[in-house]
Amino acid sequence: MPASKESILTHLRRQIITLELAPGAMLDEAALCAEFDISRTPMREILRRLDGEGFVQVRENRGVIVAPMDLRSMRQFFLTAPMIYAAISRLAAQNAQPEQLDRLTEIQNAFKKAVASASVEQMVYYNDQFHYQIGEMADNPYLQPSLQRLLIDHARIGQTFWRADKQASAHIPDKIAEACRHHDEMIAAFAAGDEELAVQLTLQHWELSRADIETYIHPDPLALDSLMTG
Amino acid sequence: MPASKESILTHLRRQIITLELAPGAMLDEAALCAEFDISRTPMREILRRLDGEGFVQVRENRGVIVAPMDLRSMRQFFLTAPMIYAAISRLAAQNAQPEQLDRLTEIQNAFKKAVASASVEQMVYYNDQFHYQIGEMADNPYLQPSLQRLLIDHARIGQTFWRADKQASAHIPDKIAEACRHHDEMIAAFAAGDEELAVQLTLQHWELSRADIETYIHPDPLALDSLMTG
DNA sequence: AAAATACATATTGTATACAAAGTAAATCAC
DNA sequence: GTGATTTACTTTGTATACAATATGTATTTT
Repeated sequence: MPASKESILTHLRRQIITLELAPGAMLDEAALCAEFDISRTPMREILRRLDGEGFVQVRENRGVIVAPMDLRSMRQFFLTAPMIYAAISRLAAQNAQPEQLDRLTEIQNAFKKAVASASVEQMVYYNDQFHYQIGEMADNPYLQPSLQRLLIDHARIGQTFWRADKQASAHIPDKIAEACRHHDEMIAAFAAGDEELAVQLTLQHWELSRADIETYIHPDPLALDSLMTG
Repeated sequence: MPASKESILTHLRRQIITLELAPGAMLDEAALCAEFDISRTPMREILRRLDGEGFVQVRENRGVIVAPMDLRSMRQFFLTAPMIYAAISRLAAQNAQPEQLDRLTEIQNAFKKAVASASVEQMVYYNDQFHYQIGEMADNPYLQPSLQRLLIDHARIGQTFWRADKQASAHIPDKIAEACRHHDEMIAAFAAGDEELAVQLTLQHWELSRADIETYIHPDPLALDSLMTG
């Protein structure tokens, strides 16, 4: 039985978000058709749609690759993310519907389970879903596409955030616990319609992530040195 | 001879931007295939791509329509546009390349020609191209998709801006002349790398457009009254 | 006459065959 | 041996036939 297009889309998005499919990796159309038991026409449609969403790049006559992550756009990422995240959060606090908040809580529960079981892939995925859902609540068709693109790269760049320090202690790392707490507080702020609090929490949440990512981008010279000699 | 996919994309984008294709209008796949002399497969690909860019909506099993313009998202438009435009302008001033500035000047020349010949469609089109090119110069893959969506609706909502007062005087309406002047000054600001000036001009430019659009959205009661009795 | 069902028709989605373009390998020239 | 050119092969793009879904019309039922 062939998989539904929607499920294939979800599957591929997840693989890209979690780095199961590496940035820049070639996607073999024929192989994907075989894997999901559909013909080329609908598979090509799926790939073009993923292109439109920023997950892959379709290159004329030269196949499809997973969206690459060049350091050139890294600067733009750090510049843009807090602005869009803050704007989205403010709108989410203004416009959140009860069912949407329920859904957000569901996702947060799944996220907590992932944290408890120390599953990096699940943490990455449900964290992404959490922020995507905030985008849904903001209900702004103009900002949503930018948010989606930021989330794709945030999930991929921030991979180390969830992975780090696993061996350092048996319990949950502090920064992950803090991120989780942020989520809970954000849900409360959205539910209360407290714009200012929502924005403030969002920026704190971003700062936590940003600081972590930057230690990997600007590692201290000693660590860099060891890479070169090793 | 069949038209190239790229030229068909450009053609349809232009028709949508200029309201030649009305918001919500059904797009007949077969008719488009006949018009451009290509088969359904590439035409469907074109339509999905336009969907990804926000020009149309592909509805499962129920055909393709030109992206509707609901008043619901109007509020979001006014909220979002100045933020994104300002951010894009700042980045354009930071990152503009000489060839990109040349292209922007070319577009502005075409725009001036449109103004001189009082061609509303051309004004709408080249004004859109002008702002799209600023997006190119900003070189921010995260903001670009939001900018594009704003520009689609800005071109369509702002249609009246270019059309108004044609009969009032033989010469170019003041507001159009002012918008044109803004463009020139913005080019200079980008070329000089003057971020602050670029942002300031962009917000002035937005305000000119905003004020005009709002008079059509909030017409004075008398005018509304005449509509109801007439 | 109104509502509901069934049928016919039109439109959309999928599979597949064919054409075109790109890629890699082998041959040839120098 | 290196570089260019041709050839075979692989991959991508397009056309078209077929299947599934939706839509509109007629017929039936109440």
